[in-house]
Amino acid sequence: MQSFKNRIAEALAPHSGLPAEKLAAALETPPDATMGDLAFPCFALAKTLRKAPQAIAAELASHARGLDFVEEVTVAGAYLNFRLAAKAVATEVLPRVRREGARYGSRPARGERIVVDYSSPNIAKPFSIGHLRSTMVGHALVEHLKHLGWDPIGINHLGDWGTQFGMVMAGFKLWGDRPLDKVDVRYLLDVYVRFNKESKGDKPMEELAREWFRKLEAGDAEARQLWDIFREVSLEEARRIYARLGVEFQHYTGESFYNDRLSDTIARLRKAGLLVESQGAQVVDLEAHKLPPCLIQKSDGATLYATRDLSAAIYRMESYRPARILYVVGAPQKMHFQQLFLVLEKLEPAWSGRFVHVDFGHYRLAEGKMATRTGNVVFMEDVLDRGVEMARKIMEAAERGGDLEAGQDAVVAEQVALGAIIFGDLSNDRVKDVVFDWEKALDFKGDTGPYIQYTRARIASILRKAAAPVPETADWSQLASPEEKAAMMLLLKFPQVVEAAAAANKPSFTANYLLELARAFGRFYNLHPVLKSEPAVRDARLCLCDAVGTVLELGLKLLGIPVPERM
RNA sequence: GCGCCCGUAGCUCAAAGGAUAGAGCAUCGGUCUUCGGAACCGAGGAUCCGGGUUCGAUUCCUGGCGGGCGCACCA
Repeated sequence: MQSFKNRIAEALAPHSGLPAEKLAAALETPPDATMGDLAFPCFALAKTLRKAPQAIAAELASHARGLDFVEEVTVAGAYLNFRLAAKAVATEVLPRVRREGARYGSRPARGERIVVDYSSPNIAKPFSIGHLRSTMVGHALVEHLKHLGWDPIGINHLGDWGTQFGMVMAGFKLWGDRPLDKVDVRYLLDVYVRFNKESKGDKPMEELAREWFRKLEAGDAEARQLWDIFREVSLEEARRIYARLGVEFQHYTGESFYNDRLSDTIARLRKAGLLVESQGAQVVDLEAHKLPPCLIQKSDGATLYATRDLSAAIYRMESYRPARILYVVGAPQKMHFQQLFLVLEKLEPAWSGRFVHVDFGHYRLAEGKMATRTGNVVFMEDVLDRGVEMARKIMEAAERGGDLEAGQDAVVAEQVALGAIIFGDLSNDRVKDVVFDWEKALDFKGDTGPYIQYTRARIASILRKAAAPVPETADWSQLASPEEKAAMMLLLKFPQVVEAAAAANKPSFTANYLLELARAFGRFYNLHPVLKSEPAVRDARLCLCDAVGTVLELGLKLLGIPVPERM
């Protein structure tokens, strides 16, 4: 795409009074392919050239007609529209996708790291659907960054410290009726929920929880033992889910990891003259930024969330030397990160601008807010299991007559369920809240992950039936239909979509692009036979199928969605 | 009360400041002698309300209204 844009821009530049780079950037896609494939709006030139934009368009048209890859230049009002020759588009994109394969749209290694802090569940509670967004947005960003030449470091900043552990410990001591080796995370949840219910408004009980947490921080042997076990059983479930989701982390350095660095962090803040005492607590004043102070140390001497996050940020900056740290954490913590980043920048001005809060809206339930405390929560594992069940039913109903390989049903059902769940999550703009709906989360028709997987599987099927390898090249002039060209134009667009998704930290760009591409392919193959066409056409179409299949597969992988060969 | 985010079709969502605001679900109708119907085609149906900036605003600014979230010893 860029090469077409550049060549058009160079042809127009001498007559427009603008440098070619600016012109290339201004080229856009017309709303309807019947108008053309690229458009140049002339409004911006009206001032400098002191002419009506329509007149400018008409004049520029004559200078653009000599380009061999442009089939037609039309003037539509102030727009200059270019219809690209389908053959030129095919020649540009199909060999390239063929050659580059899974590297299509990638960038060479930059030798620079980016830390991505994502998923980071509070453990001692089961993994809920609420953790899905951070997990999958973070994972997709890691994959995007990798594709674009960065060296991402995925860190799971487990919430494995804090008062919620105090509550579970206190509750367990009060009512625990299971031996420690029989404890699992659902059992811990019951304890946690009961403790929350009974301690509400009950000062002595609240104090009991704080007391247990204090013991833990002080290194009390019993507290430590309980914490170890509770942490491990929680992590067990999380690992099971990550394995199913196909998510891996370089590091599982949770909050507890930073315990022995907290005093250093506080000393460092003090040395930098940032700490002041306020109402008995140690804080960094942020009045100048119109923010409440950042609490570093409570009046009883205990540390806080911010202290651990500061320690973590310092540790990461100094041990990984990343260009950036991305925090994929929900929007409700926006202010916390504003405070955190300001404190870090005061501490080390050179770090300024290197911290990014990739915030996202939360899952809500139709019945109201999701909260583990009240038990009003949807568990991730239940969503996955029900998804698999539904995928199975659809597979049975489809009676695809032995197309699936024996014994693959379970694998494919899992892959398709993941396709539905992950895509459903990633296709929405992350900043928006989403109301969790079973039917929507497990939808397999229309704008869904399974639709894209299905399109990809159909392509794989065509290529299998071709019974011979996809030809290296073909007569590209055979790909002349609007449907074929539309698909190729989308293929051409893929690299810039991935770039935009990474730049905005929005995998939803890639997700929505894949829908477009799958739909474009659907139109093509419903109208134009591949295998039954005469050889020259058949070869060219096979190449197109192959290229679309490659890009769909690549895109799904960037989103962390499995790619079944058959379904 | 103050601050941040979000208001697009009946529902769930798209839309790099650009042309006639796109999809899916649902509804109605068609493809049905298929390279796999989890598909394809068609129909109806929408930018919360006022100002402003701009040649041009769903997009940027501003004032309302509605919803969500957050406002120091939780994370």
